[in-house]
Amino acid sequence: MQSRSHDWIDSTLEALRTKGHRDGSARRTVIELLGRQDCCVTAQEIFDDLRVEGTPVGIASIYRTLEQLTREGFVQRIDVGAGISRFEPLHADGEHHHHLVCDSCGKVEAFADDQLERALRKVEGRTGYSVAGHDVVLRGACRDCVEAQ
Amino acid sequence: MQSRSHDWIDSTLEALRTKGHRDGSARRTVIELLGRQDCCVTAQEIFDDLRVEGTPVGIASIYRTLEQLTREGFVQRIDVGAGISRFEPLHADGEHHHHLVCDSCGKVEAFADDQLERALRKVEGRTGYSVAGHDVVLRGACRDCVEAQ
DNA sequence: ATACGTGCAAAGTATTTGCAAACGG
DNA sequence: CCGTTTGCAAATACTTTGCACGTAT
Repeated sequence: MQSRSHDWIDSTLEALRTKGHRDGSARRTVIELLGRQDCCVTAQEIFDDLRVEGTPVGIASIYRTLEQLTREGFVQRIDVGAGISRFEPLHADGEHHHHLVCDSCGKVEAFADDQLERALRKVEGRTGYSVAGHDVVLRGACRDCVEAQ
Repeated sequence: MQSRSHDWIDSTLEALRTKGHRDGSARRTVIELLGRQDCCVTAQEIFDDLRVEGTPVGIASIYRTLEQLTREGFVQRIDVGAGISRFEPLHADGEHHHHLVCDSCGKVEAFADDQLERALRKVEGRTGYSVAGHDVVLRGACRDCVEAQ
């Protein structure tokens, strides 16, 4: 979805400007790369990809940008294990997905399910917490790894 | 549940013996502490608790035990963010819970919901993965932190 | 001009690993 | 005994921070 990516990139850049943040090249480059992702990425993947694209950004700026975007609600941090954080854009329309992780090859894929979302919303109302978000991770063996055995 | 804890401790020790592992004091001490937990704990918490109880175990042995128990299916690793892994016993009866995390004070609590489990099982069948397990984390502000604002 | 953003390198955490000594069977 | 388990310390992996310099406004 080309336009959806652009929406997120533009509205994020716009919102930061409105909040009084200056427009530096490192953060803009990271935001533009994030907007093009289909699923979650790690700080290191962002670092490597930008280097390959010829627009390298310091790893510290990547972490700082990710921390800021997460804190201000533009990005979601996702932990699928192994002490590595992953990040993905949080779309304003509330549409989101969850993750399937292959324990064998480490692959991470997205899935979405309305019934699951409904069940989650129902539980959230009964917790006593003011729930801001949720993560679901399904772990197992992907098709390729099952066949390879 | 006293007996449920004992069941897990005994069956885990027994299973390791059967698999030909020797019975060292560090691993046994960690397993006995894990069996007494109501919810997930970190490696550091185990280290500190055992030290207080007067049965200290080296941090390396704690990590090695947790890695082994996770790999062999006796323990589940849980990531609620912040780059710290948490661990809890995996009971044979399949009964399990999920986690509520307070973004403000860091507290972690457990919750369980049958409808959510059913929705998860349904999704799991449609993924193409051979799903071995799942984690659900709800993030937000706990009652205390909401009131404190 | 002035403060915010950036990059480098150093520091800080959490976790893993190498190795010699202790220990179980 | 012999090989596993353990504890310490060193190494590693990821992330954060201090600081000097660049840059947007």
